[in-house]
Amino acid sequence: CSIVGGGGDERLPCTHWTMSSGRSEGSRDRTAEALERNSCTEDVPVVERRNRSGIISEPLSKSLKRSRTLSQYTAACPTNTNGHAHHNGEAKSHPAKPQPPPQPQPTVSALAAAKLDRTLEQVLEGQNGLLHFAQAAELLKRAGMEHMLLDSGSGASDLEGASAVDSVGGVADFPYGVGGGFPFNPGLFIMTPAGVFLADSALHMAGLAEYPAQSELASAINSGKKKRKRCGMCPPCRRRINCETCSSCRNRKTGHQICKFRKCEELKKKPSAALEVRAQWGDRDDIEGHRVS
DNA sequence: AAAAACGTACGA
DNA sequence: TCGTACGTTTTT
Repeated sequence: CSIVGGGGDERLPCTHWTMSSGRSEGSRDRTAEALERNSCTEDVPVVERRNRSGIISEPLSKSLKRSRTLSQYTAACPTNTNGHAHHNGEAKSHPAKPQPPPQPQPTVSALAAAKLDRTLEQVLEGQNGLLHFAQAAELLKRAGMEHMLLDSGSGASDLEGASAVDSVGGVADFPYGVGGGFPFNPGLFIMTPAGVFLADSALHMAGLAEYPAQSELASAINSGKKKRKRCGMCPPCRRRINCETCSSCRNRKTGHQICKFRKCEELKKKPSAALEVRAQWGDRDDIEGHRVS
């Protein structure tokens, strides 16, 4: 792709590229540029570009970069079998999480409660109310909810026997639990394309009912008050540059819409269709068919 | 039905 | 406070 201007690490200077100070209209053949952009899709090296309105055709947002599939959690934390999820940006933004601080424990319960509160608040607010599966699992563990874990003998082995492996990542390769099994009661989680939610029941059992209930989030999404987020994984989401030619690009100032070629596949669906709530994960044979894809 | 315009949630 | 972009409403 010639438009990226050479090496993948070469970025256009991002300073002083305001709406008014950007290059002039006729600085380059627009059609040719558009064609080039259209021909370069997901494999384009990370290069920051701006359109004529000064809008960055930016790489995926940091929040999207933080998003992980289950298998990515595995890849990021290959040795973390004790359930401490520190992955990429998370470790930076949540200094309390990465390592279980071997701190002296004067008032253990009080400190733990305060720390859990902070962590939950960070996760629930900082990530727009969505709990990543690994984070939810971690929080449950910190809350001392052993009683919510499945019996390690029966539960884990059951799931291991399910041979749950696919392109996204199987349950069995999830890094939490003994021997790569899945020690958490699946009923505690709600799977949606937007992420894995911690079920209300889990929050109540943990004595954390004061935190925003996940069902509220779901209803908020359905009622339209809560904006859904890009999945970050579909081809349009992975595309990093605007085409500059579609109606959304051409009409960005008034349209307020992302480039049509970058519109998330999930967001194109109706929220009601996308929000697949699995209150109970009873049928383990069916796990494959419902995993976030 | 599709496109355009608008209101506003959300993150930096 | 501002830019981006999701969701809704209006227009074509």
